[in-house]
Amino acid sequence: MKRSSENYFDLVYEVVKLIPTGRVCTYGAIANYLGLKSGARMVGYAMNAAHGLPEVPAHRVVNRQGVLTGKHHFSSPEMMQNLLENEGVTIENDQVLDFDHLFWDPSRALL
DNA sequence: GAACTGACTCCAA
DNA sequence: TTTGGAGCCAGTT
Repeated sequence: MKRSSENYFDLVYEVVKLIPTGRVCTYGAIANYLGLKSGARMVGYAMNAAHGLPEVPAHRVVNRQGVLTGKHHFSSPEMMQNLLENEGVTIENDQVLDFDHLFWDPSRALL
């Protein structure tokens, strides 16, 4: 973990930290922006290792379907939903409503 | 020191 | 149309 200057995890953290409040992003979008070969896999692993990083809003990262797959990894399963709703994102049945409208693409935002 | 697990997505049948 | 399998890196045991 010492030479983490070039690992993909840090890159994922940087992108996730850039997600604006009230917006959500997908694993695939981040992977695509970073040009990861493994695709979304790497992003999911990065999120798993993101524990302890307050600047990494993992609750804003959802799967391709807009479902809160990683909610169970938070302090509480409902904590992720609560955080999103607190930012103005409506969640129903563990799924983001208007996901297409709230979707934030790094490639498009940084364009 | 080595092996297994883990928060996904895409392609093919 | 739906279902199944493959690919990758880092952290933990």
